[in-house]
Order: sequence, then C-alpha cells, then structure tokens
Amino acid sequence: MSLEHAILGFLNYEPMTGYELKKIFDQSIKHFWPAKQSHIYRVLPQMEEKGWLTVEVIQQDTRPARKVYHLTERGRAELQAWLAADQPPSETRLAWLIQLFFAGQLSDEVVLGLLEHQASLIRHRLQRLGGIPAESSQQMDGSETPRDRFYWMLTVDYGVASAIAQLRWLEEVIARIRRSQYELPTIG
Amino acid sequence: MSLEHAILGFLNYEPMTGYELKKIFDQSIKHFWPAKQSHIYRVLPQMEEKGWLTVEVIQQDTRPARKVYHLTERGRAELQAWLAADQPPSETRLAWLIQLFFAGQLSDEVVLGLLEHQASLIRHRLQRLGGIPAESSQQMDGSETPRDRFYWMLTVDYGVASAIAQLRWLEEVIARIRRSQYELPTIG
DNA sequence: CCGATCATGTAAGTGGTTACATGATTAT
DNA sequence: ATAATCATGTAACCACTTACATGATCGG
Repeated sequence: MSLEHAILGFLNYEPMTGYELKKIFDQSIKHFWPAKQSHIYRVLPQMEEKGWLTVEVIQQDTRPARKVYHLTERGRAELQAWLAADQPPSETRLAWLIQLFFAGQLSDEVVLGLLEHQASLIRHRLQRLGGIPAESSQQMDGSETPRDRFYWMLTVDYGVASAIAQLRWLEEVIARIRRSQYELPTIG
Repeated sequence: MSLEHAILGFLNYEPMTGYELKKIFDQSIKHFWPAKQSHIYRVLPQMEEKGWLTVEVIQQDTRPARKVYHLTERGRAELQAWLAADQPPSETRLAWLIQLFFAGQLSDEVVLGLLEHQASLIRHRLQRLGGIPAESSQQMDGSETPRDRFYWMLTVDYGVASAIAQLRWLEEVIARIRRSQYELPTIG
C-alpha cells in the first residue's frame, strides 16, 4: 500500500492535515505517485485504526476543524520496514503501445499522428520536470537535510532520464516511418 | 477501456475464445498490458452487450462448450476509432521511487540494496524481452503481415530501449553512492 | 466581483486482483 | 503418477477516480 506509506513518510517530517498532505504530494512525488484529495482523506482514518497515526483536532471559527495527523511509534516502525523492503516489479500499462501494436491496421499518417502525440506529451512532462528544482528551492522550509534533497532530486532526475530516452526512441521511429523504412529494429 | 480495445484488436485478426485471448495476451502485449484470465472472462459479456461482439457456442463432449467471440461491424468501427484516438498521458506509479524519495531516512547500505534490487528486476525484464522475437517467430501462424510484425517488434524495442536507459541510470547512481558522491545531478 | 486558499468529507463507480470451483485429456 | 492443456466461470476485495457538498476569507 504505497499511498499509505508515502503519507507515513511525509508525516515523519512533521505532523500535517489531509489538506497539507495533498499539497505536498502535488509539489513533490506527484510525477511518480499522484494522489487525489478524496483518496488521501479516505485513507487517513484507516491508518489511524491500524495504530499508525493519532489525530489532534484543532477547532477553528469560520473554518472546519484542522485534523492534524501525528505518526505513532508503530507508524514510524512500519515506515522504516517498508522503506527497506524489496518492492514487487511495478508494472506499467501503456495504452498507446496497444495502439502501436495494432498499428498494422492504420495508415502511416495516423500512426505518425499517434507517435507525435506521444512525443508531445513527453516533451510537456520534461518541461514540468525541469521546473521542479526551481519551484522546490523556494517552497522548501529548510527542515530537510541536504541528503533529503539529494534523494528528492534523484527521483526527478530519474523521470528526466527516462523521458529523454523515450523521446529519442519516438523521434527515431518517427523519422524511420517518414522514410518508409520498415526494417525491424535490431534487438538485444 | 484499453483491455476491451486490445481484445477487439485480437478478435479483428480472427474469432477466438476467452481462453485463446488469454494466451495471446500473454504471448504478445503482456509486457505493457497484462490481463488476468478472470478479467478477460468478465469483460467479454459486457462487450457483447455493447454490440461489439457476437458469440458462437460450440458444444463439446467432456469439455465446457467453446464460446467463440466474433467482432461485429460496430466492434470493428469502435476499434478503428480507438486506435486512431489520442490517449491521455499514461501515468506510471513507481513505488520504489517513493522509497528513494524518503531514502534520507535510510543508511547507504539499505539504499544501495534497494537500487540493486531495482536493477536486477530490470535485467530480468530485459532478458524476457530479448526472448520475445525468437519465441514469436515460432508461434506465429503466418496470418500476420510483415507490417503487423514490424509494429509488434516496435513495442518490444520500446520496452528494451526504456529498460536500458533506466538500467544505465541505476548503475550510474549506484556507482556515485558507492563513491559517496552526493552532489545533485545536473538537471534540464 | 471573482477566483484562490483553507478545510472538511461522502457516495458511486471503474478497472483490476485474488481466490475459489470443476473436470476430462494428453504428454512426460 | 503428475503436470500441462483445454475450457468455463463467480465472488469478494482493493486501489483509485469522479462527482458531489459546504462555506468563510482574502487578494486581485
């Protein structure tokens, strides 16, 4: 249950509300683990029942009460164990590869459109990823160690490296199809 | 609904049973769109209700009746439309990147173990992908055109190219951590 | 005046997994 | 003997998404 463990990770920095968790998700790990507001809110009480969290309710006038979630000892132990545990291989589902797989039934025009679309999606992702370091250095409150930041930036770098490789592949295949060069690529 | 459209794609080659669909999934698109037997069986009657398929029931002694699914005109049209339609960006969830993100709380030993594990998973995937062209040339029945085969092999090549890039990244990061070289990587 | 920010949730639906159930036939 | 192949499914569960609901405050 990765969502829950990501939440544990953030609450280990400092106690937070669901609202704040949603924000920090979007600012940091969204690019490899997006989370919806409703999902976060639904999972927090479950984590409390498991004894990983405790809630501190802070009443407010005019606004709903803040529910600040704190990590318990058991929560901290759970996090530590999960962080070190080997994860099963993450399987990636790529619908556009299904399209490519059946592209024999399409004209070159349409296939090219499909690949160009994919390339443009990746270019946008690269742009977003490129913006992260700048954004982050502003919004960081300094509570993170340089080592924390190093690993954060590694996750961004991984995204960038994969995206660049995928983009290069797409551009090469597009060029090849434009030249009507249908030899099978050399593999392995 | 990509599962359903992948099924349409295969049934456009020739009519098949759920059992045969499961086999062909495993032999071809499993590496980017795995499907469970139970899921395929559940979705077929739904596709029939939508008017995309018709069933031909072939009674057998000793075995359950074969239910051979045929594509209808509407099914064929649906497939054609979907194949040419821009897909929304496919979001990839990588639990091990959550681990890496919070790796500041772990020792170098443990982080290295995590990265090595990831590298070994990718090496295995590369091996499996490398085996596909050989397997496929045997099991193909020749009904596929060379163009069909070209696109099939492209999906494999994409998997290989991405995997190699990810593996290189991992190996470089592992080496850097071994040298205790914690400078931030240069991005963008 | 309008949109963003703060702050909480619930309900229904979707796409997929896990586990269960049956049973003859053929190949090793 | 034993495992693989053929051939069908169902039920319960899980992670996640979509859509809905409320409402004050603050900055442009």
